[in-house]
Amino acid sequence: METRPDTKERILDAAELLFAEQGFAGTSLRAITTAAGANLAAVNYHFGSKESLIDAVFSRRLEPINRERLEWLDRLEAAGETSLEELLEAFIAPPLRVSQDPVEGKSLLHVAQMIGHATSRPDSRIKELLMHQFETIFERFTAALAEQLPELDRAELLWRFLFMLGSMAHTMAISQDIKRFTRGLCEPRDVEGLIRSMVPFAAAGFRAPVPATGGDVK
Amino acid sequence: METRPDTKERILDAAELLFAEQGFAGTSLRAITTAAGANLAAVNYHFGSKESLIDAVFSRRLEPINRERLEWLDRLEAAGETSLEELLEAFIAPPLRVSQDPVEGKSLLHVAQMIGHATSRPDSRIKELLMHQFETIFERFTAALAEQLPELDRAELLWRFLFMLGSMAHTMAISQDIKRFTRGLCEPRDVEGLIRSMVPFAAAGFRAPVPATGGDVK
DNA sequence: GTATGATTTAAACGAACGTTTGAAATAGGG
DNA sequence: CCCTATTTCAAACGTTCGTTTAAATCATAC
Repeated sequence: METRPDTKERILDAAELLFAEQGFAGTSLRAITTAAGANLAAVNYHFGSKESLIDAVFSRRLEPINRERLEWLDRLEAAGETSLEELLEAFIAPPLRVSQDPVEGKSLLHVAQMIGHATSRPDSRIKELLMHQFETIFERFTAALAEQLPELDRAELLWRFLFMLGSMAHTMAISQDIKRFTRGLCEPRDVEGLIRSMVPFAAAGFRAPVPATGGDVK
Repeated sequence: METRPDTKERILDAAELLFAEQGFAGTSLRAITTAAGANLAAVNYHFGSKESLIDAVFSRRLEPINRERLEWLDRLEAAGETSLEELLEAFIAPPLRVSQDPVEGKSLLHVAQMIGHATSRPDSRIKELLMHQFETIFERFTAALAEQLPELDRAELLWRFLFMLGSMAHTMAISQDIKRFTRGLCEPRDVEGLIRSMVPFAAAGFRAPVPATGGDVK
């Protein structure tokens, strides 16, 4: 009869929201357990430590995201002919779509916000976790992109991949504040609209001609 | 005879480095004053509080950066004919170049890293400061960009501006870790190389055709 | 019903934090 | 040299943090 999620999940939900809003160092276990309606000691009982809780919050979301990315990529490669735009959508869409709450019907972007924050965190532990979760994704997608862009220098492709990651992370992190940022000129957009904007932007960037002046050569 | 900078400046230097490396919440006043060779109370004596110190660290760097951006833009507009690439370089280059230490000859990217971190911080105070410092810049550059891209929907242009900001912030924040991130495939680049890569990428993104499906309309 | 394991609870711990204090040290002008 | 204002210093303040503890409560199977 108890439809309320168990303590462990309520803590994960509350932590995810608060981490997104106030960062990791800025969110205390007391704030999390209070919001979750749980006792302070519950975090250390269920997760062992605050750091392990952070890991758990990320893993819960990143695993499905990255699984969907790989499945999507598998489908594209199995279908044979594909395009740069399709590849980019397979990479960009899952982390944005996952933050749409199908139950409450609202797209709060908590997850995307949290990921956006984390990718530019100085905290080495979180960075390690993200990089580890990212290894396979990185290999598969850069290889697929290289195949679509055979004339593009490999190092240049990786840098452009980083540029795109930045666009994603930053947009996810502050898209909620877009109205204030643009002084009312821009309204927050739904996830699908964001995807439809970001994919062509990134695709054009990847296709840009390599700068004339030599690369890293001294 | 005393060539050593005074306490106030030594604190700003130490804080800037530590903020870049460990974030704001992760850097204690004790760590800063120890690194600066100053007494713990010096921060509160010279700046009033930790938050005011953060403000001071940012203002010291952002003011020259934004001044240079505007002067560059003034020059471009005074010269009459200009290009999208020149506009973007005027916006992208200053924050990257400012982190090159002309004295020690090394490009440590501390400033860029710190700015990169801050732009995606949840901390509202820092966000406010950044936005306030950014108001004029935002107006001038979006207007100039709109003139170069008359066929581009205004809202779409602003979103692409945000995408570019993300590329910059993210790249500045993690470009030091690029080697580990790409598993040795990419070496860290000098500031000029980054600019030569980022400008064409962003320019192509801005010039991308608007997605066929309607924008924000329901 | 009772025994057993899992979970929750209130309370406290030590450590680290930002800040404050009042005295000591320093520097510059008369 | 002395006076004054500025700066530095060691020490302590109160608060908050993550973590731990041991008892209380709950759930489940026998």
